[in-house]
Parts: sequence; structure tokens; C-alpha cells
Amino acid sequence: MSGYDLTKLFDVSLSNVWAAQHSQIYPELARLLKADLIQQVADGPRGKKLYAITDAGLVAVRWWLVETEPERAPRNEVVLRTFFLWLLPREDAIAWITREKARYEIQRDHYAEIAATWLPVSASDDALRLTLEAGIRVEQAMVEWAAWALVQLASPARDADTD
Amino acid sequence: MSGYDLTKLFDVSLSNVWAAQHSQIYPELARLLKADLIQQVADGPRGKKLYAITDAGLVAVRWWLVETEPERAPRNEVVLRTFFLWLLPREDAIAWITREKARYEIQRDHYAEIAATWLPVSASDDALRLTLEAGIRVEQAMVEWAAWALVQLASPARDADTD
DNA sequence: GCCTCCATGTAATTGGTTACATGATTCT
DNA sequence: AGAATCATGTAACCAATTACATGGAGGC
Repeated sequence: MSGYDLTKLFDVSLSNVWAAQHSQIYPELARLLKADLIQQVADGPRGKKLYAITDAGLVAVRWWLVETEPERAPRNEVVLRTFFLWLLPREDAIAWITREKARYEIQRDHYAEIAATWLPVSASDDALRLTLEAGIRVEQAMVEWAAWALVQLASPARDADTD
Repeated sequence: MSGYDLTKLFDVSLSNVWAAQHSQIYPELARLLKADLIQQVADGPRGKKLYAITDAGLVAVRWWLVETEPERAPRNEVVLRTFFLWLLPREDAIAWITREKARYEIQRDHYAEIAATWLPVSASDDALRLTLEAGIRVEQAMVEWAAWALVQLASPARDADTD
């Protein structure tokens, strides 16, 4: 793949779990090339440079996968904002969660649609299907959470004025 | 609250959705003070400075909550790594997902335990309970995803050698 | 010939982490 | 007296985004 190809890949699919712009990708490719983790295998039109992973690169990727710890406390700005929801009048809080619920439904349906027409041809497609499933399930969980939260907010306990 | 109090708050609860160190908090408090979004309301021992939100600060927080868009594509390093799972021999992939599943279970149980003994006394406690519920549901969704993924991996389709 | 997309790169800035640095109070 | 914790701040560095900058190839 080239830097341009990778930029597109991030754009259309990878960005759901990790974003990267071309301005980050090109310097990183240069770094990987220098470290012999990738090599340039071909030239394309318009100065396109095609890279492939090296044996050392494959070792490095596998080491990263199994020997290093992933960040397990990612940011979640929607839940962060929920911390401060009590600062809003109840009707505004309900409107906000209703809107978030709709967003999660759209994203869930988007993933589900892709999954429904999935035709895996390679092992990497199987792995992609796993990530798609994670997306569907997490979005669905947040839809159900929002529905639950709306029930909580509907019960006549408290709002910003009564605290 | 003081910068120290906020650091502790991030440490024990907020860090699950957004992390911050004291080195980020103190300059930010100075910035908020200068912008009249907070004000210093008292001094404590050892140079402790207690701040409270101003009316302008409250307006700003509410504006942020309802008028600005949250980042809806957060990073998820575990799912990112799943993209590359096909690079591992199947037994390693299974071991990896099994381990991740256990992690999600622990985190889910941790949240559930806090929720089980929850005694809300204020409106902000109600909002905290909402965030806790989101945590429980998302962790549970990932536990179920991992179980599903293990079933997929157990079926005798492909592994890194057969592709 | 002009527009769009392909294609690669660098620079400036922001956001955040790690490390550096200092001192007061409380507990044992 | 010494250790732990409370308490605030700055500096150096790293990661990432936005903006700047340039040029080639293909379609109409």
C-alpha cells in the first residue's frame, strides 16, 4: 500500500476506532522504512510509492499484538458529558439523550448494513467482520443505555432546580 | 474544588472516560480563572486554593453540553488490534480474545459493584449513576462480543497459515 | 484548457504525558 | 525525626490536527 491508500483506508473504515491524517501517515511511513519494518516494492504514477511489510515488520506487529498492553480506558466524550447532565433542566437533558440515542441507532444500522452483505474472501476479512460485530454490539448497548436513561429521567425525582 | 481535588476526582472516577494529570489541570484552572469562568472562593492549608464556577462558567458549560458536538469516533485500541488478529496463528488469536474477555468481565463487575451499593443524595449522583450504567452495558457488550468472536474463531475456516 | 482527483510532503499549533521541582502538614 | 500525603506549579517532550505547499494524470 501507499501513503495515499492508507489515508483512504483510515478515512473509510479504520477511523471508527483510530483516526490518522495523511500528514501523520507519510512521516510514519518514512520512519518505518528507515527501521526496515516496511520496504518500498514499486513505483506508481504521479510519484506513488507502494510499500510492503518486511519479515522484521511482521515480527514487530505480532509482538505489539500479544506482548504489549492496549489502552483500555479510552475516552468517551458522550459519557463524559453525561457526568454533567444534571446541570441542565430535565427537558433539555431528555432532549440531549434522545438525540444521542438516534445517533447510536444510525451508527448501529450503518455497521449492521455492512455486516449483512459481508462476503469474506480472506482471513483479514474475517478479522474485519469481528471488528464490525464489536461496533454493532457497542452501538446497540448505547442505544439500550439511552433508552434506560430516558426512563430514569422521566421518573419525577430531581432536576437542576430542585437540587 | 481545588486542583488537587480535581486531580483525585479524575484519578478515581473520571479517568474511565477522560484522563487528566495535575500538570494539565493547574494551567487549565489558571486559564479558566483568567476567563472568569471560575473564581477562587477560599484558601486552605498548604496553599490550597478552592475554586467555584461562576455564572458565566455555568453558561459556558451548558453551551458546551447542548450546542457543541461530542467526538463520536473515539479510539478503541482493542478493536483496532482485532483488525490485525488474522496475523496471528489461530491459537494465539483465541488466547488473546480470551484474555480480553476476562478484562472486560472484571471491569463490568467493578462497575456493577459500585452501582449495587449506590445511594444517590444529589442530582449529580443521579448523573453519575447514568455514566456507571453506560460503563456496565458497554463492558457487558464487549464480553458478549468476545464470546461470539471465540465461537467464530473455533469454526474451522482459516488461520494465518491457510491464507 | 480546465477541473477533479491522485499523490506526497512540511510547518505550525494544540493537547496531553512524563519528568522536574518545591514546600507544608500530618501521622507514627 | 522521618515518612507519607497534601498541594501547587513548570519544563520537556511526544502525538496528533490543521494548515500550508506542490505537482502529476485523467476526464470532459
